[in-house]
Amino acid sequence: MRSMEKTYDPHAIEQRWYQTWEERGYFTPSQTGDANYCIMIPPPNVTGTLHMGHGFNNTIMDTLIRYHRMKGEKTLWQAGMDHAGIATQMVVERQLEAENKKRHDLGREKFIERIWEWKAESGGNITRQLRRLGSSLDWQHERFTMDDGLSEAVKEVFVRLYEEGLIYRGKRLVNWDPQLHTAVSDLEVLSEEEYGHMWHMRYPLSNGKGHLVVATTRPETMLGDCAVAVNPTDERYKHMIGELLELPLTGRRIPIIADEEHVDPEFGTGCVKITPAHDFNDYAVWQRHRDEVTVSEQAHGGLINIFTIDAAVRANDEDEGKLIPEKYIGMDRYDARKQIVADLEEQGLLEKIDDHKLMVPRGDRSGAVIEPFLTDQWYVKIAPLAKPAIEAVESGRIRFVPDNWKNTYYEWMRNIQDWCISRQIWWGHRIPAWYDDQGNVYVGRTEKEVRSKHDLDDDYPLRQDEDVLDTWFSSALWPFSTLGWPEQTERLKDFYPTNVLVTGFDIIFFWVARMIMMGIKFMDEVPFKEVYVHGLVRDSHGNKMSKSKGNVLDPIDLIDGIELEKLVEKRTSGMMQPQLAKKIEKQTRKEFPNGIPSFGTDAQRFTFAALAATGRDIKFDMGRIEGYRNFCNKLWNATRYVMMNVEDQDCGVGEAKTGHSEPTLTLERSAADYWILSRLQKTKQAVAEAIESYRFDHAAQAIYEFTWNEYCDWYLELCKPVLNNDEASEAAKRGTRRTLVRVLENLLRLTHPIMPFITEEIWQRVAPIAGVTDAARDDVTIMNQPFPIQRKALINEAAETEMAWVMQFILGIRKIKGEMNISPGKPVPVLLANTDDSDKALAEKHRPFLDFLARTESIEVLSPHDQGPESATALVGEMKVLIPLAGLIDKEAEIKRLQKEIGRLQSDADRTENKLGNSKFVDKAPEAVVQKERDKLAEALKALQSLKAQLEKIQQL
RNA sequence: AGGCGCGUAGCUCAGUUGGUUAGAGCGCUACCUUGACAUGGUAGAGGUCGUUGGUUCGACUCCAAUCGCGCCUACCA
Repeated sequence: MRSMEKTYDPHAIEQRWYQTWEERGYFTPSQTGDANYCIMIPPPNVTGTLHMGHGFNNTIMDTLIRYHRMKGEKTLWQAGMDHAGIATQMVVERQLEAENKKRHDLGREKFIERIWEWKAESGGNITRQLRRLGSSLDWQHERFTMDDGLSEAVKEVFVRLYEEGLIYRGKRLVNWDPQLHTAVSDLEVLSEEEYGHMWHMRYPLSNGKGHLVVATTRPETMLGDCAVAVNPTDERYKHMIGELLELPLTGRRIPIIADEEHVDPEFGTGCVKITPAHDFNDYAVWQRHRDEVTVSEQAHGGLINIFTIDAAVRANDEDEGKLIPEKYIGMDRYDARKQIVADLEEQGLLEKIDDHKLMVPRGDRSGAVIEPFLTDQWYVKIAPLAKPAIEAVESGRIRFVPDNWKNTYYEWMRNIQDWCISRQIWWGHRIPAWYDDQGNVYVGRTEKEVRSKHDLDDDYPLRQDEDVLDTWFSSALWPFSTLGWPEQTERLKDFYPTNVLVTGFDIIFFWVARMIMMGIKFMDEVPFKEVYVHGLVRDSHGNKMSKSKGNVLDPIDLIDGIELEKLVEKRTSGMMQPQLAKKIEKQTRKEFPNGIPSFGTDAQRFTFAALAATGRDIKFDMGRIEGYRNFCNKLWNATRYVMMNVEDQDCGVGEAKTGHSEPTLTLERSAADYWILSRLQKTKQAVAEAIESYRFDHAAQAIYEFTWNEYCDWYLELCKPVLNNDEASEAAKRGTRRTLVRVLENLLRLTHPIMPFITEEIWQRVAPIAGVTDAARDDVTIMNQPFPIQRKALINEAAETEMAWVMQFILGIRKIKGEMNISPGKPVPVLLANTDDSDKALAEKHRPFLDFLARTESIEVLSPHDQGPESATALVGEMKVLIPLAGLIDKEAEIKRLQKEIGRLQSDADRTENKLGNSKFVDKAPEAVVQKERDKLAEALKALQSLKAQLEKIQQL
């Protein structure tokens, strides 16, 4: 066994242990558990890199997984990655761009090959990083949303939904990304407020009697107008309904129609131009009015598309004549806007231009302004799927943690629109639909199946749909597809439904809701019983971390540390807006003048756990991670101390080989031993309860406080007078050694789910000595040891009370020394007044503790009426602990100290007295509360009396 | 516009059925290089719990209003 360095060095141990665990197959579910536990990893993007959100998310999952594995459950954390269609395709397209190529230059097949190459190259990146976090994922069964099995699942689901009429194809207005040339779903559109203008345009009446003014934020779409709508109750316009307008610049005539639903008379001019092919609201208006002759007799029944897939003004088809004015053809939508505005102006048809704030829809990947666009797409009819998914949450079969997220879920699910699932990109699951030359559609798992099912000859021409499915379509199947579905595998039986989904709220709609719908549909059972929704990781100021803000932290950099220059380089390279680089560099140099030190994985994990209060974003504070690195060091050094005292010593644990739980030799336990064992039992319970209820912050806090404030600050110190005392019995030493090492061993198992590495490293040294493993075996791991269970028999209130007395005694003396500027190491004589039998006994019994921890030189019990010489005073219960002033204590300082203490007690006593003097309180409050107040008052008065007497005495000197 | 959440010490945060002097870490002050640990130890300063009302014997906690901040959803052309 290597000796322990004075300072804990995570590097030396983390990667070594992870490798060992993985090699030995510890991450694969064992077959022994009687209960099962499973979490599905939210599959990271295959070309992605780890960010703080992953760090947080995976720390939580790994903590849960390790906890349940230690509880002996058959535990699976399913590993895998997502092909992330659009995102991945964009990355590779950008690479091609650097070679001055487009994907069409390569062709579909070559391009996809290229993506697979890139996946092979970069795909391991994030899994390597996940390993660095200590994630105990079952890598042996890692899945990828584009692997063969999952592709089968996707086809199966598509075909079944189609056959049930829940997938259909239709021409409708969709969110079109003119940069990516694909449709996207509503969720992939982000609207943000931007500054723009409102153009007021005059549309002349055909009867020559003036004009109507329409206000619009998109004047260029007027080329596609099919009507102007007014509110039928609007006195200004109601008499004009049915009349015609001259649509400027086009030579077309359009009607004035009445639409109460859409037109708000109060807004703008009260007249709305209707462009059904380029606006969702207008499309709805058109649907209501399409049968009116004035609308239906327009070109394309009024549904006039004016753009190309690039959102430039399109050319006319042969049979359209001059539907689109020649002048604007080929212009980008924004160029067309300028030209049209200028032309209207010239014709005196532009009334005014106002500044206007509007919501601009942009594609979440490309950032391009989304154009509502008329295309053929595939849809999932969602309402029938949403209904049971809503019920699953209402009935409690799925529980959100924190609970209030269910409201968000309901709100969305109850207003859900059909899901556009086709994408005009190449990277993804190809839609399993084939067309013949007549335009008939055949859906099936394979072309072969389609031919045989529809009795089509082998040479009958069929071509497969060019589109692929929305990435989230395959993600929605993740909880069962990864387990082997549609095959009925053992894994599927064992682990579906899974126990909990751990995720950020940002993908509740994208992913969580869709998994619930698909899970219920195809497995007849919810995909998970609980959804733990955690917050976002933000920077220390509460800002979202983003490349453009230059405030991104990489979890790996916090683990390994990074030099300033490298950090600056990392934050400023490859920027979308290079002009920000200077500012980011400056801010980075200011915040991290010395770069980032290495904190290690465990410290980072503990930080995430400690900050994981439910339903709250976490501001990542460097102070915290530093503090928890120190905590690791504390634990490490506590172990060093324990090892020094127990290695090659008799710890009274010789029963390991027989499995006998009682020591074979006599041993004595001190009050301190009983005390720490009792505290340990309570801590075990607190930690287990905290993890079960997803309060990782409470779990971390309980561990931290026990380790530092109880085990290290008190217990290790209390051991010293026993272990270093030649007069102490061997049985007493044996008892203390046993307690020392066994409490540590328990503590390590308790901490392992949050801090896997340091606990394993230390445990390997400690466990054989604690007698829980055989030192000769090197194939044991803390990972598979039982999670500590509270042993009620070891809860010892008497010992806790006794040790509270000891601690109060010691603290009292330290306080006097501290405030009197007496060196803490200076031995002082102590006198005890107002003692009872218990005090005397305790003072005698614990003399070694008191001498060692309070540095008392002598302790003398005064006779009942002897108040002793002039002294500084501390109270332990009613007993007075006196340190004689002679030569040590400054009289004035002691007077001040006493006055302060008296003041504090007095105000407390006054408050309590008032309370008790209030008859309403005494009458109405529960007896127990009143009694508590009475006791409190009595105690305070006694203490006051005691201190006042003391003060008087000193003042008389 | 609707929904959700947050305002507690200089900073980051706990405070789960209303009931001790409202806690922790970091930071700060003073002292201590004592043989596990200076990534340490001891002692200490620091908060009228956003504001205002109400319920109650009693409110950080419950209710109402209000101010400030954040997020989500839907939007007025």
